[in-house]
Amino acid sequence: MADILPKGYEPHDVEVRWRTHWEENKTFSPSPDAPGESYSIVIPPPNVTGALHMGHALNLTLIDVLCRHARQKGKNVLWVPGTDHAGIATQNVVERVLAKEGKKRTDLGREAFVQRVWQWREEYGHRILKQIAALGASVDWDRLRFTMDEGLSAAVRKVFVQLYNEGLIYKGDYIINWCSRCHTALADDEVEHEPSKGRLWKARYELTDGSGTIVVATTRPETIPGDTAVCVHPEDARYAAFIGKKVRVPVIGREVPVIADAYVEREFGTGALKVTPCHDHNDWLLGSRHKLEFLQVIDEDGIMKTEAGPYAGLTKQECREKIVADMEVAGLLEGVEDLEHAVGHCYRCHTVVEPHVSTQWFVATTKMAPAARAAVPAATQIFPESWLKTYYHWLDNIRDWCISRQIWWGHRIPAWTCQDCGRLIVAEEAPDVCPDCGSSRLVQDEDVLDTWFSSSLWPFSTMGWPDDTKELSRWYPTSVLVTGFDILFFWVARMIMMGQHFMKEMPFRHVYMHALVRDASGRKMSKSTGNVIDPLEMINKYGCDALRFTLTAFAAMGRDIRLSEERIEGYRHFVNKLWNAARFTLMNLPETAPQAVDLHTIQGLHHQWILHRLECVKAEMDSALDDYRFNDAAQLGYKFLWNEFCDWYLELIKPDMQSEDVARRETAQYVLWLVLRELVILLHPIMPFVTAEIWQALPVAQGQKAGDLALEPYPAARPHCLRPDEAARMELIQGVIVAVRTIKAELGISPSHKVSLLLHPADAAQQALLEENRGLMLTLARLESLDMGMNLEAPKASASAVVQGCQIIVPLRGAVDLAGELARLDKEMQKLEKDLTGVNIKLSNESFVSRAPAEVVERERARAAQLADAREKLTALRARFAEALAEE
RNA sequence: GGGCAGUUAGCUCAGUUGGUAGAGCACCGCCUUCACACGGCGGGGGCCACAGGUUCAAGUCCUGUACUGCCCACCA
Repeated sequence: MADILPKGYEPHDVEVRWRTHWEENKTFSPSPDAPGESYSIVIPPPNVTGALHMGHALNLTLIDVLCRHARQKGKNVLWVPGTDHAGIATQNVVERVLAKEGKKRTDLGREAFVQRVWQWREEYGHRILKQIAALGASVDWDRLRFTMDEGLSAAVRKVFVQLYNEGLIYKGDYIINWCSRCHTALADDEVEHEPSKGRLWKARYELTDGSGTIVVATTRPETIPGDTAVCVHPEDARYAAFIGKKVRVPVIGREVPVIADAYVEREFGTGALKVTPCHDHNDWLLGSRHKLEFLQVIDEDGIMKTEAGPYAGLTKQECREKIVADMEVAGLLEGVEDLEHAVGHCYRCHTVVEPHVSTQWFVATTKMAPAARAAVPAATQIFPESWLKTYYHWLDNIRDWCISRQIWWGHRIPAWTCQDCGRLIVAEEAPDVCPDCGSSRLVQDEDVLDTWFSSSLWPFSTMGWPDDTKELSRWYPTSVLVTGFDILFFWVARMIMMGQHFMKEMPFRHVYMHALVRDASGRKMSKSTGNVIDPLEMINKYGCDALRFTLTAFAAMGRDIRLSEERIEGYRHFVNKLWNAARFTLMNLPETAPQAVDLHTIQGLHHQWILHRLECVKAEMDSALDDYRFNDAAQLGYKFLWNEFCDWYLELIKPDMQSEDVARRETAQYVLWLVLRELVILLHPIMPFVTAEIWQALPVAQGQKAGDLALEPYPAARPHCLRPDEAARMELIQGVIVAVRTIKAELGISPSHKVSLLLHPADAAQQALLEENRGLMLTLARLESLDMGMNLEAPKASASAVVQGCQIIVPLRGAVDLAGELARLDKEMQKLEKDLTGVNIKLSNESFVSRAPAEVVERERARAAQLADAREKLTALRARFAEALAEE
């Protein structure tokens, strides 16, 4: 007998051992020269500052399932790991650390601060990597990358310079989103709009010619000093006479024109709009369209500038209060009402974002969008498809991408300005002198690039671009990008643009967008709400495989995941079930692998059945993973292991294992060994640790050593094992067993109490089948005796059932509740009657019989016949039983 | 305002081309059966949100309604 595993699966030691084994053996570091079709995935790089959360856990699990499966299929698999420097997020974290020391970043100065961030990264950057490893991710640690490492930084500079030279990067004064807390510009999609309660003030703008007033509605009175026009709809009769005239800005007194633009919504507010081009995105457009004056009155710290006249020096909030009060005194305030409207917040620190005009760098994504649009789904497919529309919509409405950030942590923009002649130099390396005037007084641009700029190069920069590396030719483009839909725009769309532009090829063939992980009541998990389920804690409590299986089983396409701890606990039971199935197997196998049996000629319905089922599951699981139907794959494994292999097969072979007949025992041992082996391979991508451990314990041929399951190929198909007819016959045996069990349970007979069973088969063929498999029924139904025949003399006082036309008769002896059996039969017959009526209605429907496919009609006819037969037999059995009752 | 999902057993969710409604957990019985009580066996529980339509046949396809959630958006 082989080594016996511990009774309960204890994940921790097993996980540590295998993780170490895989790392030390570089099992997942592929050679570009190795054979096999290329398969590659780049990790969505987590923030260096980050800690692993459930979103990562889901993402990494799914990618790992794909990678391990691809390896099994003989592909040459590269999974590139790495982290993102996460500009604003990381800078904020380190600033908070400094704040605890009572310092600000400006106290340190730029260089010292950046040093400090690097130092911080040295200390804490490993945490997230360890956590990725803890999840069992089969990444190639030799190819670990960081968005700010030397190679990637060089790639960033090269891309920047080339795009600049091609006119796809430009610098200019535009209105952007400004976070006064982070003190930087933000891209459009870094602003989160949230409904907030605000107020709508109505201010009077008097016409300079005294011919009247226009009342204007605003939510931001503090911008009044920056007004350079009032705008109405060109067809609005109320204001037609005012167009072209001038009005006086309240309190300020400055004269501004009344202009007309169809953009104005006549129904909203008063139908008149004040235009502040420097402090509102729409007004910026209006200002450009109508060539208005651009007057900036709020600075980047949220303080009113000198241009704000009497309000200079006040904060935005102070200015708002004062200007409202002043208008009231001046009688220029018409009213105030409450208003619910969307206000933009910084996605990193949640401060209200201020539209702000400043000099920034932009990528002309408006020019790159059409190609990115056209390539999907032609060159790259998105799963689930429903995201396609969203992708198109975003590209169709895209604006140029503001890439400069006024922070210190990140890739510094490779642009220098000559202090003497003003020449702007954009170059990959710092120039020594100005090419125009020869001056060496060159000053580099203070800004750094948006984090997503370097992320957008990730699929090729991690593989060594711009160098012509083996990795690039072997593994670019990548096979699939797996990520949450929340970064479709931030990341996926931009990677597509950059990949197309620089590699002339899409960066991935497929995009699989998975759901967001939410808590049990559907809320987004977040630290502040305190509803976070920590993956590492779950791994500690239930084991990594249980967590991974849970996430895989939940990952149905296009749906959010509501995770609860109970569910993980539930799947821990599944892991344990597998473990114990393996223990049973080991207890019943010899030291070395059992002698092979010819599966073409193998006898024994139960063997034929389980081999048949195994073939089905192999094929189905394979195609489920090919289609990214992760939940189906998990479900298939679950059901096969538990409901077929454990519940039936292991029970069915117990008598074989006790048998004196050596051939019979050895056949069972071989099939058992083979099915468990392959099942363990199938489950390995989802549950790598427990399966690797079991694999290693399974006996192998004399003189051989158990290998590493991670290197084991997917089991080849065995078409000759597909035996649908035998599998169907198995259902009769199972039906008989279940019927006896049900009778026992419902009549209060102890399951372990052995009863006699009489079978009255439907025909001779059935009788032969039953006779052949009497052993199976004897054990699983726990029978004392089993008699069968067409002319059996059954005692009247018997419980009965009908399965596939076979009458099942269990003579009742002793203190059995006879009335209970009558009730049970009645219930059974009621159900039969209901089904039969349903089928008959269908069959008596002329158009069904004539229009439905013949095979469907045939199936219904057969079913009707069977139901009628069962009813007839049960009626007779019930009548006999009633007689017995009466005789009592 | 536009777009996209979801609405199936008490709870969380499956349900691949339309063809007899499923799982896990929870619940109710019975069981110390020699792999597993993280277990076994059996059972109860559903007008598949609502209203129409297509079809011999609809949880599944179409239209509309309601509610929930998400994304996008330049109504101040």
